[in-house]
Amino acid sequence: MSERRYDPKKIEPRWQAVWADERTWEVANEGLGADADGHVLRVGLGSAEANGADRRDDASSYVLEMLPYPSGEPHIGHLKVYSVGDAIAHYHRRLGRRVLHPMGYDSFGLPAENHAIKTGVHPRVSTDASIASFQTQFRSWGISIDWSRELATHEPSYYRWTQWIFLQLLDAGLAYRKEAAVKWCPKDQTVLANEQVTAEGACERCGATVEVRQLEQWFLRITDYAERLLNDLASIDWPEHVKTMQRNWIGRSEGAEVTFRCEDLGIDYPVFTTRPDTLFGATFFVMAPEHPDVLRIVAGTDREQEVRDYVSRAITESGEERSNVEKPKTGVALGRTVVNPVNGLEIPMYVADYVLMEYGTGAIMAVPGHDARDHAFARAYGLPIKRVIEGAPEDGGDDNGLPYLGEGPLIDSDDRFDGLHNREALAAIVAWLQSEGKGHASVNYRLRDWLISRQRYWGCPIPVVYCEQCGAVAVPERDLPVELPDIEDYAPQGRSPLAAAEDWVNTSCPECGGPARRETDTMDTFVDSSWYFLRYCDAANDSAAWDPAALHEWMPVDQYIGGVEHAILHLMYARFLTKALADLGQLEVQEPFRALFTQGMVTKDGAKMSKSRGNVVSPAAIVERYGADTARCYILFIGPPDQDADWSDEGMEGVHRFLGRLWRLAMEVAEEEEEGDATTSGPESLELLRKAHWAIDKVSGDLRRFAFNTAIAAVMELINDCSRLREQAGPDSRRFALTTAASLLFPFAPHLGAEVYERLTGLRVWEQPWPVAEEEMLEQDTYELVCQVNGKLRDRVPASSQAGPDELKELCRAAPNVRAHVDGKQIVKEIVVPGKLVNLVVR
RNA sequence: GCCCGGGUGGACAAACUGGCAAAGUCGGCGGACUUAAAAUCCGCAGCUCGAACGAGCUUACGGGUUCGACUCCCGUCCCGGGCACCA
Repeated sequence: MSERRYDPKKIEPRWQAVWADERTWEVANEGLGADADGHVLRVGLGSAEANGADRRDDASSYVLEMLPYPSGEPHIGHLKVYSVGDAIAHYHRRLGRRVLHPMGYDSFGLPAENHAIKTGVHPRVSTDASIASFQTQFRSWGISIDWSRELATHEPSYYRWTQWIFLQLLDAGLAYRKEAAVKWCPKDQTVLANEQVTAEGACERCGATVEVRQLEQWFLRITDYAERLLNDLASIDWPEHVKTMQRNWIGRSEGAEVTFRCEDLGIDYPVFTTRPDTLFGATFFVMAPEHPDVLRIVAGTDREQEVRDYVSRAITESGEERSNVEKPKTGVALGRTVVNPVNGLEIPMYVADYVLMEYGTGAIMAVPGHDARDHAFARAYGLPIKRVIEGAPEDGGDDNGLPYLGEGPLIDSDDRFDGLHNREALAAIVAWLQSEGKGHASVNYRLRDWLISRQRYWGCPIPVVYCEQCGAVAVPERDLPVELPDIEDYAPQGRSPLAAAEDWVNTSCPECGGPARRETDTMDTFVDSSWYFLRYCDAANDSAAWDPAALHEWMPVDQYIGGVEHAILHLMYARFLTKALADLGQLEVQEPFRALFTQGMVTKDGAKMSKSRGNVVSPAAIVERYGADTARCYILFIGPPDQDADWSDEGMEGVHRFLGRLWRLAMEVAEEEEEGDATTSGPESLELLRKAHWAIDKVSGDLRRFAFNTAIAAVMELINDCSRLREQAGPDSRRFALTTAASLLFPFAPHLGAEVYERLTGLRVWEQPWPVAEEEMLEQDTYELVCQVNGKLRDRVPASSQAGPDELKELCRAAPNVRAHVDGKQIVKEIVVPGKLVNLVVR
């Protein structure tokens, strides 16, 4: 009788032990099409097409959730992403595919280091402890992971190959060093990527106001790939809004590069403009405060002090102030001029903080007649404003209706171009510039190169040494990994913590053998996580990052799943690295993730869960109390998984009750003697069988579109019918219905699904093919015909599925409540939707 | 300001392709079982009027297209996320 009670504590460990002992979810590489020597496969540089020509058919599938950052214990967001991914993995397996579903940890990073600074505990110790907790919980959730491929990015066996990849990029000219104005967090004493600075100019992590510093840094040339990163979005099955975000981030704009010459200094200054058609309206020239030439231009002149003051003020100004559009335009004249190449006019040079060093060339031609910012600046400094395109005055413009941002014919420009529509003039002017050698058509991107240097301890060491004789020298491959040394003090005191490890830093030059010092910066952890999906394919390989045959077998990832917060950075970096490695002949695909699903956040009481709010729901506590199947089903049932969802304890209890109902009904059937089909032919038996087939059809469709919430609801309906028809339906039909329910629920509640399925059939559900609904069981002989008059529902009558349009019209006209609304009126139109409704239009 | 989402009963939601608005779940109410409670099972339920048959209203708001709109188009408001002087 105790069997009648649903007890996840008994069921779940049993199956977890089976899956662990039998290594159920491990898949071996088959080494299809392996290049026997393990040599690199050369592939062309083709872009979008290349992905179509990749491996295999539907025989295998690579299902991957974004790897977790191991900090403390897993949270509800982890429960959600792995519940989604596991459901997909199980579904693919039961469609007959070999599924790769691995797990790893993005284990380098700031929180562990900050923890170390505070407590002195080595980051490795706290990270390993956290990983152990993730492992335990993932097993207790019953996630179907191939543990043989487990990896952690902080292990030398992994980061050795991160370093190897860096060397490949360095060799190919895709990694380079440059001094650049970088964002500096005075509290963390470290450089921040632009993306780590909030809109208010504060450090994303600690909130301190960000400053600017000049440092020599390593960059990766992601901008070389801007065009392909943009174009290849067309070849992947990603949510449209994620693609849009990526497109906007890349920020392609077409225009021209035009050279303005400073005769005094004999220097040419190129500018990028999207509006070469307005060149004749350029009345001044502005440089960004960070522009390296600004101070040179004024050196030794009477402008020098004023410019110096302005530049240092602008550079140290917080991002918040500087990025405020409402702020009045400020700037300082440089006391020199440049020549406008189209009309020979000498126009004054300024420095102003509204011009950005990171975009274009760090200098602009200013056209106050046709650009709002230039207009505001010209008004503030009394500079001439010239109209060169005719058009109606703009709202909010000055007395002359300027700035005018619309289109129209050119005026006051040049005989050759006046009168041309500005779009034609644009092309004509660019062509002329080109022929004169003063400019050319050009494309500019908002995307910037990827700064990967971090003055941090807990990261992957950059495998480079600096030799007095030879300069920066790559560490030879045979000397990898460059292992992270242990140190005493993790706090970055204006230099990398690694600089303190003197024994480690001092080394010899691999080229000349002379004294050399190691690079003490570590890599951005986004580098670690930009290739882990490749490593999974051949995780145990210790003679190479991977065997190309392994990548051939599994890449690209068929379904990638993760939070939308990674829509830009992580996904862009991973795409970039994939393309770069493909160009280097290391892999065959151009895109790492064929399909992407982004899941929404889980909130509690409408707010993001956080310790400070005290609204954190712990997965471990939930699993302990209700079992993993309840937790997993509830997180999927709560709503569409791509949307944010609010956690409710009561809602979860409802799901738990549902699983208990399924359990009890199944145990009842299991205890019955198996009998013949004497009682299965009754109408209720047939009804239940039909419902089961309906559920198969519904759940299958819902799984294909990630609608786990409605899939689970469909199984609930099936169980409700099992319960309702418990007395009337025959044992065979009930057995079929409950077996089906267990089978359909297995991807969401694997333990319960396996247990019930086994008790009812003696078989292992994951070895059974996904059920297929029988067509004839989905078809109904009759249905309720909806009868509308003027689009309003007036009646419902039973109709035969075979009935033709005329018959249906007749049925509708004859329906009692229809007649009440039609009598005395004229039917002007009859709309028939067979299988659904008839609409009579009356007057 | 720009870009991307979203707004449906008391709550979470469903309606996938323009065809019965509200499946399923929570909460609520009523009943069965019980000495009682819990658990479990059965039933009711958008709002208004009505004893009932039914009628009217209802998917943020205002228009439009259509025989028919939660769904498509135009405009407005509100909420969430991202970006922000990008030349």
